[in-house]
Amino acid sequence: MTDENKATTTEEKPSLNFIHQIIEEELSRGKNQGRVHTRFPPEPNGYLHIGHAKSICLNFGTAHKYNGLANLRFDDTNPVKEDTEYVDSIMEDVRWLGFDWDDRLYYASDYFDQLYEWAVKIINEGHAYIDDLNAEQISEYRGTVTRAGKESPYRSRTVGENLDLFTRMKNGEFADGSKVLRAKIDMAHPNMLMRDPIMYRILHTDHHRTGNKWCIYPMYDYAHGQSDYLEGITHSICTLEFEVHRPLYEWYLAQVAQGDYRPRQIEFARLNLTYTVMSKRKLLQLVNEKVVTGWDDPRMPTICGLRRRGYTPESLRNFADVIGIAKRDQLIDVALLEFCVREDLNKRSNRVMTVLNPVKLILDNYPEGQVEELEAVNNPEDAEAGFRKVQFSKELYIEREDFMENPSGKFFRLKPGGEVRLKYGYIIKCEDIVKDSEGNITAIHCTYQDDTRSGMVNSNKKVKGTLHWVSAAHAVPVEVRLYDRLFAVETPENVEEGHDFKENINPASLKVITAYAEASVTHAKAGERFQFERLGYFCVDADTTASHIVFNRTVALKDTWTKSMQA
RNA sequence: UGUCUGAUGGUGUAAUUGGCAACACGUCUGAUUCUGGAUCAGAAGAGUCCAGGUUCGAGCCCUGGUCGGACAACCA
Repeated sequence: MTDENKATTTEEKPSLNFIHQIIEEELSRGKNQGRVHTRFPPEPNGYLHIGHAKSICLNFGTAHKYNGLANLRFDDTNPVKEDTEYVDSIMEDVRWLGFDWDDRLYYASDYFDQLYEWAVKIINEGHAYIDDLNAEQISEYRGTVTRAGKESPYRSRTVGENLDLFTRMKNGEFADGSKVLRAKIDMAHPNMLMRDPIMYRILHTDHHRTGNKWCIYPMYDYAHGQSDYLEGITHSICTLEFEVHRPLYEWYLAQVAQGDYRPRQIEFARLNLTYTVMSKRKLLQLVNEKVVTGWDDPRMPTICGLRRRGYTPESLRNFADVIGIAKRDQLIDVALLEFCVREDLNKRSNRVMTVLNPVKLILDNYPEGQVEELEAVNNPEDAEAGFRKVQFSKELYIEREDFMENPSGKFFRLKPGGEVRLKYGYIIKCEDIVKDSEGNITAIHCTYQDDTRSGMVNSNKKVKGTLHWVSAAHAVPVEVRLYDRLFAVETPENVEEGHDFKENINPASLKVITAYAEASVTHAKAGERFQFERLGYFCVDADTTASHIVFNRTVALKDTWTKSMQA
């Protein structure tokens, strides 16, 4: 921003979210020498979803805003759940969203040696011990939220004994689950997480990066804060459910940190969206049970799903910006997400005419065999987008819903005796309709006025409606996948006892049809986005082949007409 | 019967740190339009969870409640 601009916008208040307020307050005190360093720390055990997008935008966006850095760090401390497949998809998604970690790609597993050393140090200082209790007993000894726990009989082992046992744990002498390393804090602590939390467990499982080097793996709480510390993270931003973990985060840091520097954990509310589910477990269930076709099914709230659906990174970033950051539980109306894509796509996508549900329309007075090439505007919102030709002829298809035999009220599309404009073409008048034996309309006969074509003298004539259309002989059949919300209710996870969230699936979340598109789409490439005039935004799916084009509906156009009809 | 935490129009976020609640989406009008889209103009909608208190003045401060969320994986 130039100084001039600054002068004219002094009226605008900064309006910072609470995290940025904290940062600015710290910056003004000179904390961390003015350094801001964040990180996005996914566990590579699933695909990223739009909730992660919020976090990615926050972390990378915050670093950018304060001239700082943001790391990408895989929190890979549990080899039984993690896989490189997820590592790859996560990197792809973060990049696609428009963020870059430069050379700062890290893995918690990079720190396993350091973490082990620190564990030894903590044992040496008498703050950790090896426990032989099994999982069930540990849970029992931990007490409940309202009742204090009791100490393990192994809690008083000597430092030497603990050291010896820990070494042997590392060396693989013990079976999975037979021993754990626990921090010695306080079994009566009001915060359950402080009741001697487990630091290391035995897992004879190969790790996607360290192979079989380790058979003991650190737990999240122990690994996370130390990783932040090692990377020089200043602000460790995470979601609200980790609020209770903060004392432990700080306790571990206190065991190893030297000097003044400490990363600071700050929690914000995770994103919830209406008409979808966001939990990794439920998303995985939808994939495994084949409710959807995969993680990138366009109905999924995953980043790859939204990408395939036709969402743009810009629209997702803008969405993240608009929903804000706060600490109270957030349930965002999916309509806001839809608004964000439409807003972006309206400006950038070329228009094309496609008829989804065709009915034949015959121009009785149009010369047999004549074909006109009409000039069509590619994008009225973008003068640079140019023009294209669309073929016009005697026999056309229009949308079945654009004709009504006995319209009521303010229907201003085609009706018997009525006039409408065919976009870029002529004004036509409905003369007759043909029906089959069951009463279905099979053809609509019209006449056209030859001096009303767009640009001609009489083209200014007022008609109430303009319809999109396609020349029957020139149109290309295309597969169109009409996607709708995956769930039929706002909060699908709210189910009565004994019921499953999948009962709330929207049975009409996908409708596959064959539509007729204007010939100009013939060479459309996968990923290309269009607006089908008067219908919505569509993008070319990856399933497209040279002879078979597949479109996904990203989102329908705002439709005040059918909305008013439904009311 | 614990600890942590939150509460502002239908939804989400803000309020220059105590000065009579703003912005976006949604909703509703009207204008305009060769997309019932877009655009433009306007409107309705909260008196800030409740009750006290401090103050000339409270969404912001204090006290006490109420309601919601998170936490009892060898998950993250």
